[in-house]
Amino acid sequence: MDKDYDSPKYKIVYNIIKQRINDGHYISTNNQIPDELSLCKEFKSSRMTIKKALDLLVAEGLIYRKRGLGSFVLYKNRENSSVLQIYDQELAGFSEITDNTCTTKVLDLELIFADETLASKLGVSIQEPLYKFVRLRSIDSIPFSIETFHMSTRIVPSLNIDYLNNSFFTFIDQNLENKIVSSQRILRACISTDIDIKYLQLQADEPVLEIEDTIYLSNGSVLALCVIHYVYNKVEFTTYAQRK
Amino acid sequence: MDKDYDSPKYKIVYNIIKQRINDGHYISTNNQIPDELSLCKEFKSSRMTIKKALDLLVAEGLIYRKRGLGSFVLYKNRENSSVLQIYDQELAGFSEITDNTCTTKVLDLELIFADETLASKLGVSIQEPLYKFVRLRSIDSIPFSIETFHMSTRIVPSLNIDYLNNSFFTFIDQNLENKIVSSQRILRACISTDIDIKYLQLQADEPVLEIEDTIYLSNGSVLALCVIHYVYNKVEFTTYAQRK
DNA sequence: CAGTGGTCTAGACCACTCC
DNA sequence: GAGTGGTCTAGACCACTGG
Repeated sequence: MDKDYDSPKYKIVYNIIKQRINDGHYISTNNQIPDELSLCKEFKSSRMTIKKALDLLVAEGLIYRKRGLGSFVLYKNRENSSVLQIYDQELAGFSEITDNTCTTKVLDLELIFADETLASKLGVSIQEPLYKFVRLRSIDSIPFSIETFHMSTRIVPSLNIDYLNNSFFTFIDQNLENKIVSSQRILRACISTDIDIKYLQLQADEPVLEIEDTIYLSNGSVLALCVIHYVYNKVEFTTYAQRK
Repeated sequence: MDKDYDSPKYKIVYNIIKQRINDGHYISTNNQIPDELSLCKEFKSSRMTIKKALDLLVAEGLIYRKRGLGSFVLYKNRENSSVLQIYDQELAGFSEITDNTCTTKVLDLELIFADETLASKLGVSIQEPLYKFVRLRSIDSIPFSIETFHMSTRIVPSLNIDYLNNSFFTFIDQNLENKIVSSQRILRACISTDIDIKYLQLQADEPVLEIEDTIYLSNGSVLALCVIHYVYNKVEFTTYAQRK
């Protein structure tokens, strides 16, 4: 079993400073964060540790740093809160990204044989048995997305429909040796399928945002392939990139 | 002026190992990469440096590492090469992400006053003068995307239309004190506008993939806001996320 | 147990910015 | 020149994996 020893010092420092940023703590200093040596003293740690903490904030786009000058908070605009935000960096399942009432309805659960495409994407053999299941997710009773999963039966020998009614990811995380560690996502805009139109209550000309999610476990294998169709005007996907 | 001293040792090691991965160098060892101490010897460097190099590969999703076991290449499927791939981590302009013949046509260049929304997104005052320009981009003469830029006139006091016909980003990088360092992107699926339909030669029910790009400079200010509408079936946006 | 990666230290030298 | 962040070292201890 992997243990959850998730509090190395640099993460603690990272979380504290992140909290301070969110609290507006550095507005009074013109958005400038204390220099590394000061932070070393405050947190009784070496420069490398402080730097590792701040590097996480840089990667998130919360701060930027400039040699010879200092480190500064980058306050960005968060608008449009009528639309659900999906963040690139969050692997969280659906239920964790909204406070509202979220319901899940399983539309389909069946067994199929892997065709060539699925076998390749899942890293299994052609003809290997797979679960296929489809879930309709709603917020405040308004349909929001349709998720189609494909997963080898080797991962979970017997899949109960009850597990699918709540957070599938929580179920996986609690019941598998290997944990979910990463996810590769491909985003596209798509014309709605008949199923989308029916269950997401769309007009014919209304598109969906498709996210094809390949979910990896800590042993490097693929847990599942998950294709999600979101109602186009109910969701935004946010990401942040830096020059390397 | 920022200097381009872009070859710290960890980046050199990163590039070499990345090349080896792409060359299939580690297939013969069951996808396993040599352990850190071996790499330290090979590259005559400390463990921290090697680790920093490998951490870049982890962040890209090219390898995964497991304590007690080792580091392993994660070979992923790249399919569908008929569709242009946009990678999350690349800040590159359009012309750098395809080998094909790419042309640019400036559809519009005008001066406008910043309204409240634009002022907020660009971090400028309301009523500040802005450039607005629109470019149609094509690959092999087939329309591909429409880009709409908004940028303060303070950034570039006089903007020549000639700069817009080629790589705008190259122009900026070569002529500004501050360089482009990062970009925040919001992705959505959208119903096509009349302009999209006209210039991208779409049918009425064909959507676009919208990317709203806020481009940051090394001094933390916003260079420009760039909204791109891509033909829905000609582009995919790929990203990789890890649990922290 | 030996081998692996994860974290951390206490320094060092360097490049850049501003005065 | 003083202050900042960027890189790098040579070690150290720890947690996890597999035999």
